[in-house]
Amino acid sequence: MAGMTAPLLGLQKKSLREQALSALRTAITSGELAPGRHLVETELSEMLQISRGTLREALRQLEQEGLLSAGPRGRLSVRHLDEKEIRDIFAVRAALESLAARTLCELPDRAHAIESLHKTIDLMEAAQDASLEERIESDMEFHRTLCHLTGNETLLHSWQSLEGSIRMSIMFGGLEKGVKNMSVDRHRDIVAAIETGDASLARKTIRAHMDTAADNLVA
Amino acid sequence: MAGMTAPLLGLQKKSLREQALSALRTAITSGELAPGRHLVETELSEMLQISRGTLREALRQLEQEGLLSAGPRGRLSVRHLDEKEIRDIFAVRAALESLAARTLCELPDRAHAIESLHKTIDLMEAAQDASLEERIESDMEFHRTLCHLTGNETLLHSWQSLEGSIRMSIMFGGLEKGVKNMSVDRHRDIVAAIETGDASLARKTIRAHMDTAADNLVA
DNA sequence: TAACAACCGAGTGTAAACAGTCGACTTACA
DNA sequence: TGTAAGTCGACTGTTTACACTCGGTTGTTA
Repeated sequence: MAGMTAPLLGLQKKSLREQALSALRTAITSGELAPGRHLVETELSEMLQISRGTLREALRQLEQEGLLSAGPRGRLSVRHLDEKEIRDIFAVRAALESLAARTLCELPDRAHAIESLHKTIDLMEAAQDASLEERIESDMEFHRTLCHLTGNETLLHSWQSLEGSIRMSIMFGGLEKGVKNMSVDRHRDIVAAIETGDASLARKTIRAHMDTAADNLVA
Repeated sequence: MAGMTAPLLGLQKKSLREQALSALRTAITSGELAPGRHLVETELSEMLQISRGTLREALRQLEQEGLLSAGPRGRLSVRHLDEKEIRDIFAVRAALESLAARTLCELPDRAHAIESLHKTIDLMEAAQDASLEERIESDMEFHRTLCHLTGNETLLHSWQSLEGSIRMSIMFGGLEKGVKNMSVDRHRDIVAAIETGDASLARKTIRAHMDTAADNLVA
């Protein structure tokens, strides 16, 4: 372990593949790897100090997540989002989170879930004066928790597959615009709607939240 | 090209990785690779006559699609679905296809879309006396088209990521039960609802269709 | 100078070899 | 006989080497 120097983009977790995966995901969603940029396997493998084979496994996963787009000869590039695509992404996101809200509404014992959600909002509130990145992070945490609490693994998985695209949308639209959607009040509204058990109301609240979020981003 | 014999599971398309991908997907969703079965990379690579590296890229993709589940030491096995998971999968599916229906409803010029959908239903009708597999295929084609016609690439992509799980659900519940959901009338109802432009009605129709489908499968 | 052919470099597709790890089985010892 | 140490085999994790294809460049010839 002595000679282990951290390669270019901060790795630290489990297998090299997983480390590369999160490093690349971060690099893309942070804009460090700009949209449209061509990815060259040999370059990346050298940057990350891993072999091409290992890298390629990570790239396949990122491709599946929609962060990369494949060109002619298997050439990969960072996906570029236009306004329509951002709206489309948020439309799918709204559909998934609406399902989450509806599912939670139908949960007979949802006190614990409500509590968990309030807790994540408290964290958002505490992060209100923190960096843009941290505020975005706490917002994503809330929405991920929303899906997680349903106990629907497929829903959570689908949402997480979209998470990278969501982050790209925020990056693309501008972090300043992105955080405008993250008012504590709006999130408390969502939880309140779930608390009433009114699935229709919860769905409308989520949809409204997502529509304005997309609007703000592409404005 | 002379010595090229088709390996165990029918390959034929583009890169070896893609060939392996669809071959494995078919093998899993057809039950040829039974749920819970442990996958050994060396075995599979020999079966498919490809190298482990290439195979692993395909496996990562299947893992992301939810067809494989990862055990302790990176051990992969074919995912096993219980009744709750099937219901969960169909709940997500319903959310996605509801969005599709709603999107089509809001399309000012949806005549072409309606026509395309009717055409796929005609194919379903024509396949009514064909094998179970073919009937399922034509049904999937309808629902994929539904998502495709929205022009929302993210929606289509999310649906396709779920497609494998849907097929597994049908396989798991039994093909006979699966085709019970594929009545031509129910599908015409969906299209009719879209044709009226009543998003709420379309959504309800889809949800009802999916709920009964899930009910039938786990019954 | 225009057209064409041979060449070369960049980059992906694919295969084969090497390394580490965990579990099972065996063996030695009290 | 029970238990602990040691060994072996089966896998996955990872790297290195090789093959192929395409696009551009250079050089040759009419």
